[in-house]
Amino acid sequence: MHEYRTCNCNAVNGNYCGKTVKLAGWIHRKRDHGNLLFIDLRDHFGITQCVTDVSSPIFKDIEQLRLESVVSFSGEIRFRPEDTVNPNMPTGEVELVIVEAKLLSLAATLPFSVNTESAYPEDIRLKYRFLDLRRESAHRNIALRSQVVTSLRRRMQEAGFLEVQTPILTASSPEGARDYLVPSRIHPGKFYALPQAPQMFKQLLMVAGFDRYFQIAPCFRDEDSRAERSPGEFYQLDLEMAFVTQEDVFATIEPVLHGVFAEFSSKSTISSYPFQRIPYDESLLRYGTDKPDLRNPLKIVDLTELFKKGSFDAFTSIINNEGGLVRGIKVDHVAEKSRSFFDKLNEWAQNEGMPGLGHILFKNNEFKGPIAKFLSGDQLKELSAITKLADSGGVFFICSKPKTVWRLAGIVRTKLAQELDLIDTDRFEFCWITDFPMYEFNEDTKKIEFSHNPFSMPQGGLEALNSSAPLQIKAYQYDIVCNGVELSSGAIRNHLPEVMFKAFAIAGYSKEDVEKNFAGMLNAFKYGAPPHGGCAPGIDRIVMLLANEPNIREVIAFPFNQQAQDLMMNAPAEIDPARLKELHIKTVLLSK
RNA sequence: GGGGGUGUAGCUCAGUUGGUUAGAGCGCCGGCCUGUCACGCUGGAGGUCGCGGGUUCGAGUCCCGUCACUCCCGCCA
Repeated sequence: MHEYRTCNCNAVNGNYCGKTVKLAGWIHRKRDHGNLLFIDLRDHFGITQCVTDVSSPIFKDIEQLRLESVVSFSGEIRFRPEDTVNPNMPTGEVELVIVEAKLLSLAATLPFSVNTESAYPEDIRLKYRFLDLRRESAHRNIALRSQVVTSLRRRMQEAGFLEVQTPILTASSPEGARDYLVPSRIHPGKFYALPQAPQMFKQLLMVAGFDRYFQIAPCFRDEDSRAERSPGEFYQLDLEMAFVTQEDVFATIEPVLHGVFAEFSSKSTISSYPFQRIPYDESLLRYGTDKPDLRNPLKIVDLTELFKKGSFDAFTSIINNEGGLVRGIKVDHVAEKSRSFFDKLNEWAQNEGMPGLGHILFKNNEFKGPIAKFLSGDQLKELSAITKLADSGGVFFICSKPKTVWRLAGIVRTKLAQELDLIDTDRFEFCWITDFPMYEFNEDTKKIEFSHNPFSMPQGGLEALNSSAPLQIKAYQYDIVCNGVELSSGAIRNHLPEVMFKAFAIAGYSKEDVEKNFAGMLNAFKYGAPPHGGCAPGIDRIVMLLANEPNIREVIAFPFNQQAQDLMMNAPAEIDPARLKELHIKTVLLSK
């Protein structure tokens, strides 16, 4: 007989009846009837009910064991009495009659219960993450993550990608997020940086002729967290391909993502590929964001021309004096709603910094609402035509400056869908956002800056850089979005040194700056670089969507808290001065 | 860096216009219970109401400050 166990806690069934088995695991739950004791024994695989009674010499010992103690039970498997079968558990037909029990590890009183799914404060859960991970949902999420990674890896290999590990200790990059720095012992005063992404290395692999590269890559960024953004470190399915256009990248990655979502999702609909392509400008107009949730059926339309002619001063004055724009959102069946529904929305809009949320309702062939009387019959007819307004529908209006109108329209679109319960949560809706602008104007510094990745190929190449207004230039830069969550950005890269110098020059970098900061890559491009591009879908976000978790930390085994601390390992921590000395470092804290 | 929310027993939470000794469920310690499966019944221990200050005859409750957690904005090429 094996030392600890002969089978797992999910495995026992009718076939085992009459046989002696040994199970090992944690005491998940006890039901003590005084002279009869049930113990649910749990391991990674499942739960088996074990039973003993007062006639057993070890009954008293077992009765004393605290929840979550680790034991090994051996005994005979038998059918439960017919009327006590538990149909809700896979092993519910049988039970183990404990003959021999071995205590492997005693558990102290728990800081929170492991056998329930109630919500506990995150700091306590993270401090005792090893306990938290014993709970069914957390345990299941980590197992799911492993399966997703395995599946992604297999799909990438089948698509001809080669997995390559790139350095973790590398050079700091001047663009982008803040780096995590690591002091060098051998080179006093110098620092390594942890990679924000293996961006340069994967491009160098293309120059090295590896055609298709991927990596389940750890990325490190010293930025503040969000519900969908883990502080510190996260993982990407980093990939890059040689001799490809944007459409080639899309066509390669779509089956991988669709495949993995189809494999692990319980949702009934996953948008089939090719996924919708939505240009960035159109996404801002129609959805009010560059990461639209396409489960939301509402769309935003431009109504500026319509209101320009009207007599509704609240809008026309903003249009004429501030270059304002008007956006409308048509909603079906909203005319039936009560007065308080619209009042509540209006109040919400004011809290969001809008003057209010104007609307026109169309019911029994009549236009109603506070704004309707300011529009002529022709204008109302035009409004109906533009928005395809049907009976008992309505249109909500947003009027603001160009800089803010799209964002406000976006949050109104989301709010309306939430209030009216229009979002079908039983779907995964993918889309590509394409044609991101190459540059944007920074209002604070009054300078032109790269809006996303400075290594993207500008559409139109050198000619566009030389002849077009910078803010008009688009890049071969794209995002993939699922249910309003940005899964990945990506780009066709700029592999031509002269185009790169020009692109950086527009953003205010001299040739010397570029040569100094990106020497490795520039140098490589001088010796024959293939056109190449790729993307890097976030693993954590994919698993988060598949696990239906609203918070990314639920799918990471040992996440930081929001302040980028590991409460279990007590990181970050102060370092012994002797070790700092080795690193030639003395800390002098500057006041915040 | 900024804004919102939360903070009462180990855990989840209730606590009325400011008014006697701050409660419940789970957990913990004990008693009873041989077919439960969130077992049941019963007794007990357990509190600096995040911390500091203020108003008041009196503060868990009101005011100011501060800390922690969380969500959002900035940031995230």
